[in-house]
Amino acid sequence: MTASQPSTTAEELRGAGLRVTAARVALLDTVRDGDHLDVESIASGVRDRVGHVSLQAVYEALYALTAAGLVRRIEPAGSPARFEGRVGDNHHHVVCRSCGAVADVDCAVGEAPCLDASDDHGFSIDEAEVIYWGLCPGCSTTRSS
Amino acid sequence: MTASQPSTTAEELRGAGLRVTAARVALLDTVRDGDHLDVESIASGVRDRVGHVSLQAVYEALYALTAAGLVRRIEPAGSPARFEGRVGDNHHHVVCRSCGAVADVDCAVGEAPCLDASDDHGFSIDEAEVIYWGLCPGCSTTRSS
DNA sequence: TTCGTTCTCTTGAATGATTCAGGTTTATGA
DNA sequence: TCATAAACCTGAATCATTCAAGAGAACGAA
Repeated sequence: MTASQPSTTAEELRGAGLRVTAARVALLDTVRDGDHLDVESIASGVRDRVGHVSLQAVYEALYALTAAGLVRRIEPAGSPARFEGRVGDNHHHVVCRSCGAVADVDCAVGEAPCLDASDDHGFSIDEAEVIYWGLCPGCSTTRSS
Repeated sequence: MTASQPSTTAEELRGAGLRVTAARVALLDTVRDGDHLDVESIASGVRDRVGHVSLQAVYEALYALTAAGLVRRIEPAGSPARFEGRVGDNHHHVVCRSCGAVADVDCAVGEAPCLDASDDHGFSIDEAEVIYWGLCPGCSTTRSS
């Protein structure tokens, strides 16, 4: 085979200074295949792929991958943390007030911080996080019927 | 005394359909005097004014006052809930990544939802919550020195 | 003024997500 | 092949928040 593959999941981990373990490869794949999964769902996705993994290992791996910029953590008010594989494009989220469903929303402005604060109070701002709150299609029909 | 005062804290509570108790008057005053206080700080502020109040009473009162629109709850990722008395103007917040300090930022756009999602995925959106993340003046000098 | 209803407050316990502790295994570079 | 630090394990602790159920108090009606 060729000596250097373009960029497998394993190589991305190594490139980020992390060791390549079956669990972490499976975790990164799980997060990328999933849709804003919470920690429990990620753990069960990893277990489907590689067998037993402790919940703590999942927490530690998510911490490491988040720090490395390979996954992104979002935490809407009232929800446990969720993770997504889409990183680096500064997109935003819509969250359903009723069922907690999350969907991606492209940032219309561009790179972070995509908005300027009218008065930054001396803070050095690096990101503007936008969460659109509302009702998802399912919950809004349930509610009005 | 005059039979009708303009709008005391007590009357605001009554007007919102809530009973007027010393604890709730003190709580609303505490939140308004304070600056994005957490529940513990609110409880201790209330106790300074009226003596003993249980933490659960504070939680219940905050829930009721939030539902009535007299206070607003904010919950930046990684922080316990905080409450503020400034309501109805759809302003936003800057949060320090290092120490968690919160400051208000006026909304440059206007009423909620102040932003339109580029693709709302069928959600009916009523609010765009913006959190500017960065470092407060104190933390950014500490970090660079 | 008294009374009853319902809201508010109480103490005490439970929950759930996350983190800490300490020791063992394993990936990786020398 | 080995050493080392990263990754992983089990088990316990922490923190904010919520649940439960009974006691007390506000307030409108009689």
